Amino acid sequence: MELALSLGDGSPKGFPFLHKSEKMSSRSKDEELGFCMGLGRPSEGDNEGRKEEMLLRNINEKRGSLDPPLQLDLLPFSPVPRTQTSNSSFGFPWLSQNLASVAVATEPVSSCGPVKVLELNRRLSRVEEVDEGGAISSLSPISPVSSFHMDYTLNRNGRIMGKRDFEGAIIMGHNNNNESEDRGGSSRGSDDEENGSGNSRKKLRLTKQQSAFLEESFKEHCTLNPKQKLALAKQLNLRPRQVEVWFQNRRARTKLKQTEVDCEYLKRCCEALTEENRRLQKELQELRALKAPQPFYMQLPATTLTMCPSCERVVSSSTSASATATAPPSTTMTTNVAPASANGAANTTLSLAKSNLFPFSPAQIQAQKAAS
DNA sequence: GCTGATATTAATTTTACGTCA
DNA sequence: AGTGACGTAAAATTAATATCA
Repeated sequence: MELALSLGDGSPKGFPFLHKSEKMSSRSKDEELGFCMGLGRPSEGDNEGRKEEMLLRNINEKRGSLDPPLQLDLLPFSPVPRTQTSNSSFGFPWLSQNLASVAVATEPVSSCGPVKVLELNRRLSRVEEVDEGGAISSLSPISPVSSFHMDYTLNRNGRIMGKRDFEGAIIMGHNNNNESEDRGGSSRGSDDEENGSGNSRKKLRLTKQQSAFLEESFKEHCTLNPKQKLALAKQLNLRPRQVEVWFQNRRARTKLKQTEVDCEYLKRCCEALTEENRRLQKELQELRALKAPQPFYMQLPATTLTMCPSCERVVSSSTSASATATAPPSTTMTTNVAPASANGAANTTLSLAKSNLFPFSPAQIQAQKAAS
């Protein structure tokens, strides 16, 4: 899937979040993945993952035990309605503005909160350059570059960061400045670390805005081509490598969640089958109990019971019954009522698609016995 | 306010695979 | 057809950070 990158020339937009219909036909790879996760963006808080999980579990619990496996709806092709309210709560630009204009780094974006923050951060860095990977980096030694300044301004909880946070942000920003370039697009190695100070890696915490933006992008496409990666990195003031890593981790989380859902489903299947097995065993015991003291059945030939799938009526006939010759496909149950023996269970062959529809209740058997 | 346990997640490493010259 | 370089995804892991009791 190739997406054109718009740099303000009016060409197709790099991240057409709102142009889903055009892309639906070209998402064969994503569709083959076959899982989607319903990720409604929470309007507040930062426990998105936990909320997602709880929501999924609640949904699972409400579902029937043998429903098809729940699919996590995470991917762009899923018809997840995006309410205007939730989007507006973050004030994301991609729903109300031409995203291409956001992608143009030099164009100030006037509008709601997060965009202002992004723009402010950009202006705070004294010197900017676009590195090989297209990411904007600052040459200012201690400038609160890019996302780090946003970390300093507003942490994940939305509170103002304290001294410790601020210092951390400065340190991270500093290190980030030193590791000036993405590794030429390669995902191997750790050249960044070599350029940084010391051998301890500093960990960036993405802001809510950045995370939400990446989430939104992930809904559109769970993998990125280089152009998309560069565009995203540019928009978020991150290095392309960081965007790439985020998507890798996001895919891993998605898979993990889907695995959990699948596991839960299989567990329910197992429980249901165990219960069914228990019920059948009990039924079998009841039948044996009825058979044992009554030699009447020993005189009967093997009987073929044909069950009509539509009306679920049972037609009883002898072994060479002709009734089945013209009958439509049906559930056939052959019961060999041979003399009860130690291995009586083996003689009783039940091929029941609907095992709970065993035609004869004990009362019916008693009545038949009395009639004869 | 400090501390330890735990959860989350950014980042790294390794491996494998596909593409291309 | 074989080969090496390159890019990327997946999986496993590490480690920084946040949260909570």
